[in-house]
Amino acid sequence: MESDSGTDIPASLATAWGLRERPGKGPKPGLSLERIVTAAINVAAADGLAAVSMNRIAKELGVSAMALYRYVGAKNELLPLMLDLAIGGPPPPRGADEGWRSAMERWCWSYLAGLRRNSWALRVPITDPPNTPQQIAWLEHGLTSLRGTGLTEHEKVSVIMLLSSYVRNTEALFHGIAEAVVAAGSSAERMMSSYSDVLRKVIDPERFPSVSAALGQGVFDQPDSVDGEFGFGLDRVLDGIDVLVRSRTQ
Amino acid sequence: MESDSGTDIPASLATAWGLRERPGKGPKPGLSLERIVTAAINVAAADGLAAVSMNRIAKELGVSAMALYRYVGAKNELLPLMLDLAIGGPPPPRGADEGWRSAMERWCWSYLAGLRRNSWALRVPITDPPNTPQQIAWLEHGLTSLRGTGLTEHEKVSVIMLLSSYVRNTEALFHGIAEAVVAAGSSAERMMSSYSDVLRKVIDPERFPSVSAALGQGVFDQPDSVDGEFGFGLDRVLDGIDVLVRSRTQ
DNA sequence: ACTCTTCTGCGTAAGATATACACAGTTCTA
DNA sequence: TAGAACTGTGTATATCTTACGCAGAAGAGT
Repeated sequence: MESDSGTDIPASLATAWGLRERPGKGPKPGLSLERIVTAAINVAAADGLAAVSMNRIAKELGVSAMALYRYVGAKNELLPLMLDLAIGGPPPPRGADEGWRSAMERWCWSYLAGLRRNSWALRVPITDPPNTPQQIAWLEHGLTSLRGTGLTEHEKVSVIMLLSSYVRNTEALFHGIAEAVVAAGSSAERMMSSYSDVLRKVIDPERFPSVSAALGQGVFDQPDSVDGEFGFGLDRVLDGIDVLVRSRTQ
Repeated sequence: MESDSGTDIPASLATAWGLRERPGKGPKPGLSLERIVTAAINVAAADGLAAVSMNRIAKELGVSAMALYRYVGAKNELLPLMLDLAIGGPPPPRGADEGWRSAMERWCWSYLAGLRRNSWALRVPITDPPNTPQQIAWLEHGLTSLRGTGLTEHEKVSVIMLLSSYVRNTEALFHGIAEAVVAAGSSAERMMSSYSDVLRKVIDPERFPSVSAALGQGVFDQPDSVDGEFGFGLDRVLDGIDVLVRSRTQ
């Protein structure tokens, strides 16, 4: 049973939203959910997401592992909160007359910057739709930016999901390649990324002529400008949205 | 040290590509990588991705856990191979005169169908760019479908990545919501999904007016037609690609 | 045929993991 | 002042991946 009526909210999520006030009955809490999440983020930043264990977090905080369970129902509840705190909120809105496209473009680049600052975040599996305070803030920012587009609320949400998935997936791909290059020991010296090496070794031009051709053009080698690639794809997506918006505002 | 010269390929990946012939020296292998991966897929399909452990797979095959390590370097190597085998290859190509848009649309729907048949696949974290035989086959199919578009190879790859990330993320989101509804016990009876219930409980209309408005319109309740939503977003993305293609072919 | 090499599968065991449960100490409330 | 509620901790369990070494199987070379 939960305290509130109706649907159960995970305890730590309720805490993140500022509900679930802790009545000052027992001894003063030496910890807080935020300190725990911060410690978890530090571990992830230092040694990767795989190093984030309850024991490790507890060690970081100088407490026992079980102490954490007074604040977190399970380890899985921790991961979304880590994302929430590390990525932070959306950029401040510019004037209300900023066009939707410019606003959403800034939205995407800010999100990208947040992911780059916390590359472990790319490894957090997304299991739930946006839940946490900052995620909702991003959603709010997006919906507001799309105010003048004439899209339905449904469509606005779809557009935001589309963009955020583009940002996340694209960065995940770039990061994966970059990591493979580093892991291969070649610190940007060798032209061939280890990835395209593998492809070259493995791919039969008879069976995969198109991939082979692309490979021959060096497509899978280290991209010249990651930002350029990102912006290019982003423009495509925004173009597609623009087609819809124009059909609604005309 | 590896057998081949140059870059190291993970052992099981090499096996998946048919390299790494096992010289018939020792006793005949009672297992094969494919049987192991199949068993792992069965476990995932039956009890979810979290139930996939080396012990469990071994039990399924009637061998000891350590036997698996003769075929797989580590458990992590198993996950991409599971994806590869379960999702399978792209749909057969239609005539060479099929337009790129129709071809890529089929591509996306086929990929979606593959993900729906294996919803555990949505939980497999993607760490590497496409590696495995079937993934390359999907890439090949996409590149071939985009043959007549006048895009550069670079751009074609970007387009394919964009579409595949759209499909995967969108389905992941839908699946997450659907699962939350099931977990809440309401088997499609209750109109409100447990997700929008949570939002309603948690969101302050002052701080998040746009989200609140969308919420009021029932945007976050169970979507009427998941396929409709999916197709709608897909059309937007394809529209954006179309803008680029037109600018190149004109 | 005999030995050597190489490979298979297995048993054991080490180290880490999440977390249930009971307990002692602390602080507010009645 | 008694009781309730909450805190952090220690212990214990079940489960996980995987390193290591061993016995036996099968081909290679003599």
